[in-house]
Amino acid sequence: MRLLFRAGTMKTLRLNSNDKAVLLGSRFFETLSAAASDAILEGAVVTNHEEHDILFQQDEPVDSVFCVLSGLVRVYRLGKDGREADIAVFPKGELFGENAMFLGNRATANAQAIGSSTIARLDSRNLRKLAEQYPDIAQALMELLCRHGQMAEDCLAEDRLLTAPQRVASYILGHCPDGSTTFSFRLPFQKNVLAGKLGLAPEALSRAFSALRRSGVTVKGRMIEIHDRQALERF
Amino acid sequence: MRLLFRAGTMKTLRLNSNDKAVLLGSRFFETLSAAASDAILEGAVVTNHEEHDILFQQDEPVDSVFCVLSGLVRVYRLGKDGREADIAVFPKGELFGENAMFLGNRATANAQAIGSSTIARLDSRNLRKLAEQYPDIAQALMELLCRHGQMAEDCLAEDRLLTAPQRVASYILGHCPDGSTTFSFRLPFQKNVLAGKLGLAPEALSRAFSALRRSGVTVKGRMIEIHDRQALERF
DNA sequence: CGCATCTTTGAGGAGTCTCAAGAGAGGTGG
DNA sequence: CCACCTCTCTTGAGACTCCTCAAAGATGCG
Repeated sequence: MRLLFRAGTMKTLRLNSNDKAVLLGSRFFETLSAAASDAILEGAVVTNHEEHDILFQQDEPVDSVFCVLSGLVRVYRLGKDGREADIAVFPKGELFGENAMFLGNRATANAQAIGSSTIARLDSRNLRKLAEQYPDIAQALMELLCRHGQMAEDCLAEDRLLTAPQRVASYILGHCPDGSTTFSFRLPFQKNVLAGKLGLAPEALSRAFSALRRSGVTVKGRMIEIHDRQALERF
Repeated sequence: MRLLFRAGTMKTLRLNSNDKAVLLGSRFFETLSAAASDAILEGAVVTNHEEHDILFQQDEPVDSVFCVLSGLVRVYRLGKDGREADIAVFPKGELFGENAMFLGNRATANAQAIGSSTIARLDSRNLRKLAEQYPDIAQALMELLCRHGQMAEDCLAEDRLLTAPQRVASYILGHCPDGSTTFSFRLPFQKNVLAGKLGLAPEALSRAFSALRRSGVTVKGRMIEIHDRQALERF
């Protein structure tokens, strides 16, 4: 298992047509003109990563914006004692690492592949230049930054206002369509990862699921079933 | 004491020359051309607020970006039980409320004046239009969004990695110039407010100061003295 | 000086973490 | 198809942190 990846260490590839399709289908690109998209993807490269590969590390120089083409990426910070705090988890189709672009090309957190993943890199200097040229690129970047800021604020508020079972209930409700009273879905990752995302120890997540069982939530492996949406909302 | 302010309820004024100076001296405007700044300030208005005035509330429509001209503003979210979680505290010269601009003009949090405050409002539709026209405005907006996102991520990471005394130590160190080993400064607000900003109950902040006393921190009213920077960093 | 507000201190309790061990799931090879 | 192994997840027990409530002590303002 390769624990650390550094620029230059790894084989970089050109985008294939599937990679391009994922990028163009992502939220960031959906509002862009073909010309703008092409200009961004010009010179983009792809790397493949195994589980636990480090994509970048806090305070190191970073000259790309990243996009998950397949797999999953965890962004986190390290405490002095080596403990890790997750900032966000990005699934396929999400851009991340754009902050460094505005902060002297230094990463403010670490990023790690969860499971084997394919990652696209867009040259951030190029992107900045294009943002001056195409207002819709600037607009898309602002919306990206806003969404990511919002995600962090949501997490912060939830951490401060909700208990562990309430945070888990909130996560489940976020995957539940509005109208339905009963619903089921599959977790997109291991419980381990969910625990980190919610700022919990794995044991605490497990106990939270136990507590929610009494409110009509059934958990089997990665399958979650909700039998009574109302009860969950009141939790 | 007026607890709630709503658009239209309050007397709005034009910017006076001092207001303009504060705005132009703020971080947001420092990189802008005079033409761009003038275009933004065209049509800006000012309102005066007493302590605890609400500037906007979650999910309500907001069509301005705000700037603190004097005083202090607290941005927070409400839990179902009425408890409040601070997202950020903005001092004089800081813009806030820019998120609503990218999210359908709906506020994602509440904002409240701490102490009597003067607030400028910049029309957000105007700002958006200008961002398409002036690349440096778009750039400044991106940097603003990035800084605010970063602030939230910093808070989140600190909440998850540090104990109460460690968070207080980190706050103090953030006000301490790099070279010095001994230092003192005055809190820019009541301890109450600091507690909220750090995600602590006021009692917990008090106890954290007690704990830090053993590491060479003296607290008298709002004055903080650090006698041994190293000890604080190790805490 | 007196009152209101802010801050500190104490005691008890809720919530979450850590460590340790047991149960379950998934994969591999016989 | 089963036995075995590994990895993940769950459960239990104890410790620790922080919150809440209550009361006493500062602080500041009129």
